[in-house]
Amino acid sequence: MRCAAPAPARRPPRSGPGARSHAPGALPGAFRCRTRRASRPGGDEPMRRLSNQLIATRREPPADASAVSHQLLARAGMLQQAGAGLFTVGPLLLRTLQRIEAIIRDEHDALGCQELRFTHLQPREPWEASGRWQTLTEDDPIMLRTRTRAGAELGLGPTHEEQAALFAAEGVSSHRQLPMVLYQIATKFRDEPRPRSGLLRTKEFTMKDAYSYDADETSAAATYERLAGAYERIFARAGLDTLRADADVGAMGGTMSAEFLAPAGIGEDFVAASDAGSYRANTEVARAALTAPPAPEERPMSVVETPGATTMETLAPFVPDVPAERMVKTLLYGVTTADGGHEVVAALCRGDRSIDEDKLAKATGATEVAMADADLIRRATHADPGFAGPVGLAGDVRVIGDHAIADVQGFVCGGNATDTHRRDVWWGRDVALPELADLDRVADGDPAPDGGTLSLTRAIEVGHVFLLGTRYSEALGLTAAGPDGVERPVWMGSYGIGIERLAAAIVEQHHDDKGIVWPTAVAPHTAVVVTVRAGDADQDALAEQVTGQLLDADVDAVWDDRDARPGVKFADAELIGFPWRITAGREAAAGRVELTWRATGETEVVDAVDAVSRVAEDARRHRVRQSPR
RNA sequence: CGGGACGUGGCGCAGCUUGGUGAGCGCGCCUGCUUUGGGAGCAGGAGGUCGCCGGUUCGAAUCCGGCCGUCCCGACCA
Repeated sequence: MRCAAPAPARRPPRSGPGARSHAPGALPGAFRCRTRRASRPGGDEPMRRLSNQLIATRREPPADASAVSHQLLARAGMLQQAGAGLFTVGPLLLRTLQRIEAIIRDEHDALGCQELRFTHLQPREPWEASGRWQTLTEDDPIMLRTRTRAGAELGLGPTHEEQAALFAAEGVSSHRQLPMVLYQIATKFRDEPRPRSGLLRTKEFTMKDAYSYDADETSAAATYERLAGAYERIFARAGLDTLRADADVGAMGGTMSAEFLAPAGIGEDFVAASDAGSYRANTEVARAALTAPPAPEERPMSVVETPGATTMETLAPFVPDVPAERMVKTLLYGVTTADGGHEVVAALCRGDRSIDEDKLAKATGATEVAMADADLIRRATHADPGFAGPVGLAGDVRVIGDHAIADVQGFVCGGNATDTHRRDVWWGRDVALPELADLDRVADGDPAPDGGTLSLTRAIEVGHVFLLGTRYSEALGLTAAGPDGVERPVWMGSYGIGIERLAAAIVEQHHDDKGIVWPTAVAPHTAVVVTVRAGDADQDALAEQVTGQLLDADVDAVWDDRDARPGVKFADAELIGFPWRITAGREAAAGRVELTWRATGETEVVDAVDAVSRVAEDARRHRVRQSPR
């Protein structure tokens, strides 16, 4: 059966930023015509109707969805779990991902970056050359592997620095070809030990990864900044609130790194941000600005009897003239090193501070740190727990202190004998200043380096930029001749954005008790036109007209012509989160519709033409080249 | 990988402690009639190897063992 359709009229060719590159493939008539269908008035495309689409909303989320974003996306039918950390992206969610990708392309292309595509399957050899095969397959086996029938080993790309260096090595020979940025938007595979929170942490995900190439460090730093600037614009355009923060360079190796963190209750990271505005860092690397306590008059070191004083609070009365800033805490840890060995580490910090175990692990090169148990403490300190100090520790204990302890003199510390402490201890005079590192755990209210006060916020990492230096270019032979004719390794940078995670973060930030509230720029459709009562001639005619006008105005609109009760259609529209709802109801015969803004629920009754122009104006502000339509 | 929990029609759950009585409830789905501005009502109907394998038993969704899968909390990342 074929549906009656007006004779196709030629649409004028389109041009400009919103141009459509092709008409969507039409489905076989029998399928498409499941319900009534009309072609676009004056157009040659089938009208987009929800009655022709799979809308699989449900009241309840699947039992194993705990993250709000996972629950809502699943309830909206935009998502289906295929396995642990594996998700099928439904048609509506795919549109959102494509919009995000369009914004990313737009910002990258504006900087002159070039898009390309690396292979997913990568031979072992380049990974060997960069020294990462062992790291990524054994130490932290995040790379999935396979073998060809001939026996060649392949890794399923978790990232592409090696390939990026190799690709450029073939074409780049002179500094005159630089700076240059290549990027791709493609699937990454990571054998995550523990997928989590729906789309926030998966084994397979889409990533935009970019690689920058510069002749020297100065130029590389400038490129890095330009990309970081693009990242801020990308997230802002996508409607996501993010903070740029100093970050850990981590396993990637490099010299500078920043993360883009989207504040959200479910985030796995904490940003320490200063209220003075110029300092922001992931707590993994954040530093509080600690002022050195004034040194007291120099006196010889002495022992104080401190029965039962195993905590700062109980110790204070025994040394009433010494503030906590002038004490040195000694905490003992059992540490497992990368090679599988074990050592005992004494971590020192100021009495008023505490140790960040992540920082300690990093500083000691440990894969695991655990507070020492009582037996271990007795062996290391010859005392009961609570009386450890740097003076007279067992010889096999590695001592490492936070930077701040170097500024403390004439301090109080544990006596390494039960019920005793030492006071008036001076570095250099009574005990050698140990190895120093950043071990300090920052907390809400700490003084910030820029003079403000730090506060901690939970956040989702949606982007990460690294200035890599020459590690990969040296390993893989990527060099460029300088103006002096001498070949030098190219400076590289690496820049990633997790696409699905970004979408999930947007949902985490933009939802209410009814469902998702997509920002216009990334909504699967900008507007839904709802007929209150399918089959009502006035409503159908008006809805069809309005939908057509919206499409003609380059607004991504869809008509909910399903023969369902209005409550169902309203609830679905709110759950899926279309920014605008245009309702053709009681006043349809008079050419008036209700215009509802999803974010606030605000509704006005307006003439249909006014509704169209209002929505078109919002769409125009958020339009991106190459957006899906 | 350590710790905790779960697996019963498409989805959410009860039943299991104390083995046996027609495997049940809500949502969804199908048919018919009525209804039509906030997830309709009535009537009828379809749909389940109770994750898998093995054991105990006259008899197992239920007890025991193993395996698989999934989620949550901890060590990692976009």
